[in-house]
Amino acid sequence: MRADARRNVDAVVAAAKEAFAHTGVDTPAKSITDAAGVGVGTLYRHFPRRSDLIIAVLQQEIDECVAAVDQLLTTKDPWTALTAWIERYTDLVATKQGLAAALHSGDAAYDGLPAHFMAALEPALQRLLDRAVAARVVRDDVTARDVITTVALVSQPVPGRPAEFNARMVHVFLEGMRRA
Amino acid sequence: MRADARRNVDAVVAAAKEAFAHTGVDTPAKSITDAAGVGVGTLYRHFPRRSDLIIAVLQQEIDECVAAVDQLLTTKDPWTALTAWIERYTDLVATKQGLAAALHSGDAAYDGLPAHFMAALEPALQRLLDRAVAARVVRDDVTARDVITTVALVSQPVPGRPAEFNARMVHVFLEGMRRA
DNA sequence: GAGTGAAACGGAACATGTTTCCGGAACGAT
DNA sequence: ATCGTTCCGGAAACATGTTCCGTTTCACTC
Repeated sequence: MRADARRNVDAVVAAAKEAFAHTGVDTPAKSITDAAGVGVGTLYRHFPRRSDLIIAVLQQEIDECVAAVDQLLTTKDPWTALTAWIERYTDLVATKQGLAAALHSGDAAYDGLPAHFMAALEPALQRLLDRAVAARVVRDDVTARDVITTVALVSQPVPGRPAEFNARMVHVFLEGMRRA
Repeated sequence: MRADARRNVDAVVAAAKEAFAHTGVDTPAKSITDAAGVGVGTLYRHFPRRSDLIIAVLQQEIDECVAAVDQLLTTKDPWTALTAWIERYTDLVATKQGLAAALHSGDAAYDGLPAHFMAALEPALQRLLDRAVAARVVRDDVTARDVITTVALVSQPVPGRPAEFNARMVHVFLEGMRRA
């Protein structure tokens, strides 16, 4: 890869990370490229779909989230580990404005985003969930996939309500998974 | 109101109802006005924001949903009444493609839509919820507003997953509200 | 260090959809 | 029938996303 291309990709990802945190994942392409000091063509060549850009921006955070599972498996009981991880996952999804919505939008621009998230996160959660089910603290008719999808839905920011609201509702949902 | 205006409003609402069911609540304005046989200006004059049109289309269904409460209060036990009503509410939100998303989008085009839903539905659910809390079958730290918002979030259609998925997850959430 | 082909760039052009605007037609009270 | 008002239609202005292509820049070779 040519050096100028590398430079531009890095600049775009950096600008996008900034923009996503500030204006959300559907920030207009133009403002990202302006901030990065490149033309729009450059953005679209490297990231044909918006999901490609989102993935590039989030890859590191996703990896960290997956890695956290090992730590939790060895230090916490099944229920605590499960809830702690989901809280972390909630943070990942909820703090990027619009990410939760993008995950379920069906818009072609976000093609591959749900699949990518699922591929990375489902096996991670599966380990925690299997252990909790085996310990009989969680019902067995809810899959890792169900949880990832639903928590992403519930974590969607609601205008006029604080993030604390979403956290509380995620907890209610988790209570619903609990076994008496 | 002039007769031609009345006629046009009715034609637009009818066309919109059709379009919403078929293509979702974000159907392009042009296709609605074409179906109604009017110009786009006419649509925007009567319904400056898309939410105004959605409200006009759904008003009757909302009313019916609210009215259902009386019936449920007298014929079912607190828990069954609550879950039955929420199921009905779920249908309302889930069957209009994009409505759930619109409710939380924050997009100016949908301004007033969440507030309108809340104003109509919150008191209705409140009655069912109060009774369930009084009967000690439901936890007391979740408000009617919490439930309306969260169920709308969970009812959002997810590409690649059947509507049954959303129904199941709504039930898990309801279990989380239940009191041991 | 000049030459050269490939790779990458920028931004204008195009596509799609929303929203505004206004000249003129249609209404209905007089 | 007249006339002031209301309403209409659709063109134009806008906003964004996406593609395309003439030009520039790179890095390898001689």
